[in-house]
Amino acid sequence: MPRYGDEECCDMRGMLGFLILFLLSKKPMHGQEIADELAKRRGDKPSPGTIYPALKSLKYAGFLREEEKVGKTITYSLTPRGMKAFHIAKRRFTRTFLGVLS
Amino acid sequence: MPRYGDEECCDMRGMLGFLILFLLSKKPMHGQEIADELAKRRGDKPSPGTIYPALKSLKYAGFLREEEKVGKTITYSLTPRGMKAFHIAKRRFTRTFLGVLS
DNA sequence: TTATATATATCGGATATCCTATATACCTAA
DNA sequence: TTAGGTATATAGGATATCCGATATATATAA
Repeated sequence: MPRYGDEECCDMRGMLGFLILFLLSKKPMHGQEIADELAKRRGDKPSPGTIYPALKSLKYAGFLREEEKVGKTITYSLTPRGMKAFHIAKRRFTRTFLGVLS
Repeated sequence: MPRYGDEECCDMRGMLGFLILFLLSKKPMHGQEIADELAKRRGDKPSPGTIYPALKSLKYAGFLREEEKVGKTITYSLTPRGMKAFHIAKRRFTRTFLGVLS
């Protein structure tokens, strides 16, 4: 039995990959940039142990690539395959949550 | 390593509770009604083993209650606590996914 | 050179989601 | 009263998400 918090109905898991693709669809970013943007949106900053494995999985799937590397800072961008995956996921997202925002 | 499908970036887990609260915030429904509505939205119908444990958890958390029972058909509705949880989650959802739909 | 801050990386594990399979209860029609 | 359809229920387990702790590499400042 999941333990819902006092006023929380869910933890919105499973959306991290989608959000990363969304952010990268707007502009290339590196890991910490993505983590900071997610902190602004969700209210809590994903830890290194969350963000880097997620990036690795998406890269492994061919959805993003390292665009530039300066020191340890790696800038990621979407591949065409990643853009396609994002658009498909976005359609599904839109249909699923139709009416929630309004 | 998660196995992303050929064109799928994520499975959007973790939103089931939120979606159920959303649907019930519009009108009371019973389990199968909720499952059918989710089928229309997501494209696949959640199995009994998915929907009933989810309802049980939300009921256990005090977010919904059995409003009516006719035969085996149980109609659920949100409690005030559930409405509050939904509104909080909705605000967070809106802020998190700002700009995705547009 | 040393110290500090930043960015990336990975392991191990806790937790939640979700499904398959199975069982039960109720209704209606024949 | 028997059969078929519908709705609910739960156990068991596969899988994925996510985080805490820890380690490494680079750049910069003192």
